[in-house]
Amino acid sequence: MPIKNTDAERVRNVSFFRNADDATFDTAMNGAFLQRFPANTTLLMEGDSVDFLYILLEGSVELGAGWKSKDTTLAILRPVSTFILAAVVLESDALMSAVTLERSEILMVPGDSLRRGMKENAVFGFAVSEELAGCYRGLVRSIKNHKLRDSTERLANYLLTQRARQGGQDEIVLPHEKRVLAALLGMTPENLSRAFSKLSDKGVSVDGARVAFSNVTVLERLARPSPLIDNHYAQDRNTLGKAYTERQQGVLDQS
Amino acid sequence: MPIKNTDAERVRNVSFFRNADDATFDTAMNGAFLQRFPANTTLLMEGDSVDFLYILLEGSVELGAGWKSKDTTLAILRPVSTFILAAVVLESDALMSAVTLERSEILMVPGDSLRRGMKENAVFGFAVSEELAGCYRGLVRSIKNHKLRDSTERLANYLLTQRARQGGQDEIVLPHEKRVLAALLGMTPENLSRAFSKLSDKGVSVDGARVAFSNVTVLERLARPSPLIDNHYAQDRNTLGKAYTERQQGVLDQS
DNA sequence: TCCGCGACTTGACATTTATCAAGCCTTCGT
DNA sequence: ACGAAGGCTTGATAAATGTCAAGTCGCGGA
Repeated sequence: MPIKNTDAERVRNVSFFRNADDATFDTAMNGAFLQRFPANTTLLMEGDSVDFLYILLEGSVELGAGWKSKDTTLAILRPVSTFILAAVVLESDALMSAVTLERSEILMVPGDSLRRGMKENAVFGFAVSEELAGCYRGLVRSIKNHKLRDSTERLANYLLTQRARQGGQDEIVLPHEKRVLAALLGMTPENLSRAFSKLSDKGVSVDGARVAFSNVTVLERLARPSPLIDNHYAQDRNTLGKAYTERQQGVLDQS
Repeated sequence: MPIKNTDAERVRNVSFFRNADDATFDTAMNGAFLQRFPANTTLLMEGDSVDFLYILLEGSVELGAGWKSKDTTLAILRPVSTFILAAVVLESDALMSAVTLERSEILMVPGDSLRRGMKENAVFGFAVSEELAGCYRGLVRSIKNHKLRDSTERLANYLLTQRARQGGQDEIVLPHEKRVLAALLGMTPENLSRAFSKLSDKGVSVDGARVAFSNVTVLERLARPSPLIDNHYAQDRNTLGKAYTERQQGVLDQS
């Protein structure tokens, strides 16, 4: 399906395309097309060769990986996010699999075109580097989150981050099923349940997808959020996706 | 200290400088200087603003991070590796601290110069993007290693990787103290000792820094090394550092 | 409406990992 | 040579996390 004007507009406002001139935009987007996928569709498996840059415009996508019958979720992306950019730049294979969590709308940009745009226009290339650097830093944060915090601390920080993104009120709505959240936080669903009950001490009460806070101060004392790990103020995107926001919203958090 | 010709030669052969033309090289290296540091010197602490790109020419450097009285090692770098490139591209703060493990020789390139070089020469900028993409993929591998494997499996794979790098013989020498190795593998020194004894079943015997293998097949059956996680064939650099090698030695492992 | 499936929770238990303490051994400096 | 310090190992114990099983709840389809 060809790209409609409204889509082109949306993409232009995004990521490294924002400041590109028209000629570079046309070069980098040459052959790009928009595609819709139903929920639970595998877009890419680990090891697949990567021919397109993916730009998620609607819906959500889980990036994951497996080994020896184990699986883990590395990130959950929300619009607008790019993914597998690194593999595209290196003309390499995917290290992660990508699966839609809901019906999603994805712009697929031929890797050749993107690389040509980068090589022809240094300013555009620099913008892609910024995106890559932001993604890198998102991963560094993710590793720190996992190696330095136990599961309850990760949950507490996740909740505080969500609270900030949802406007700082005393009640939030979890954006994912709890089993998906558990996978994202690197634990089992059973463990997530227990982590939630540990947090009832800290004024956290759960009712389905609704989570209420009665004492944020004491929760923060446990969570100890840090600008060197967490990305408050970022939109509803996690880890890898955050990276992009990190740059875009640099006013608040120049990461 | 100004850059001597021999150093310039060494740097030119490295990383994204390899294919740069002279003018771009001069621009990107403008104001660069070489510095020697003794062992255990803190080059950078988390949160510090980053003014220079670091290029390790001699010695070794540990990248780490801390939170709430805990500390973790994210990578150990060996020559020739760049570090904190992402922070330089984004003109941002360091997310990791950097400490020399031994007496080290480091080339410090002003961030301004590097960024100018990238913005003036698209081909050079693309090479930096490739470096960044490689670093990103190194981190993805690292996360997968930690989330999908237990500590014994991580050790087993580490040993097999070292064996491959050291020529595939039946005996290797550990390149770091065991306590450093434990930190790198994300466990306590006590746990590392126990992991080694678990591997004696699999034909692994340890004598100080020397490790001998009597049955690689059975060790591989436990370790199950994967090109989607491990980077065999890479030089003696871990995670983040590997990323660079990944591209440079792309013939064997185009990752 | 009723049924059944799937998400979620809870408890009992197993496994993995960390912590604390003690002791051995090597290294290095006096 | 001696002694102190640090790296390494081992055992005992505790904490964190995963696994298995059962049971509740709510929602959607027949």
